[in-house]
Amino acid sequence: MNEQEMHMISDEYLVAKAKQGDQEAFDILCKRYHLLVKKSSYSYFLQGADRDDVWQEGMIGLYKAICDYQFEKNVPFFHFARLCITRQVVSAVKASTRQKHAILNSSLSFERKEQVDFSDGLSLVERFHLELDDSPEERFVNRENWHDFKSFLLETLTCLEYDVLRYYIDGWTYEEIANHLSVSLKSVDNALQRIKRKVTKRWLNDRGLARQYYA
DNA sequence: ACGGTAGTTCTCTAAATGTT
DNA sequence: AACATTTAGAGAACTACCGT
Repeated sequence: MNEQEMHMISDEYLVAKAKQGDQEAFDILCKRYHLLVKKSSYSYFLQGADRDDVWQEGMIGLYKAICDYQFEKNVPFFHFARLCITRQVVSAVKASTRQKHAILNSSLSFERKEQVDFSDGLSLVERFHLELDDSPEERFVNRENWHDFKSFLLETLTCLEYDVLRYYIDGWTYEEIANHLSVSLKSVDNALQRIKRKVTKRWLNDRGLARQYYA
């Protein structure tokens, strides 16, 4: 499919195809909504976390929007996606402020100029946009990261773990997940601990730290 | 504001079971 | 046998709520 053909296809049509498992439609939507995700996610900053971590939250929001979009409600997909992306990023920032997640603490908005003291008066977000400004290479790398991570989850997690993760990300409690999946609360607990271990291992591997960490 | 309490979540560990 | 997956217990950490 060439660039021109791609632009002529409606979001709603692509969502329908993506829901049916069409990878190309999914890729096109990712490409089309990349900027929106970037705008939404880069408005926030999680200290101690990569810039990509927040961006990834935004992409999770987009993924949820594709999965949950209901055609019969006649709401344009764009509006629904924007809502899902923003909600996902805000939830992540809120979660990061919990003392329990100390490593991700101290989130602050990039928009507020008074939180930093730059002589040129630019806010953090404006500064970031200047620094990042959407190079094609960066777009490509980010998209690859997202697909890599999604593949990693599908390949590495068991069915139970994958289901638990999906509901956990949606904000369900252990008890709700356990009831919904007809497993014990402890099974949900254990599944989440395994998921965290696997994701941590992957994270360390990606950064070449696994050997030191597990030594 | 502070301390107590209950419920939830996290961490570590050991053991049982299934698969290769 | 080795490894992966799952289950379970115990205790710590955290959050929200309530009474003082």
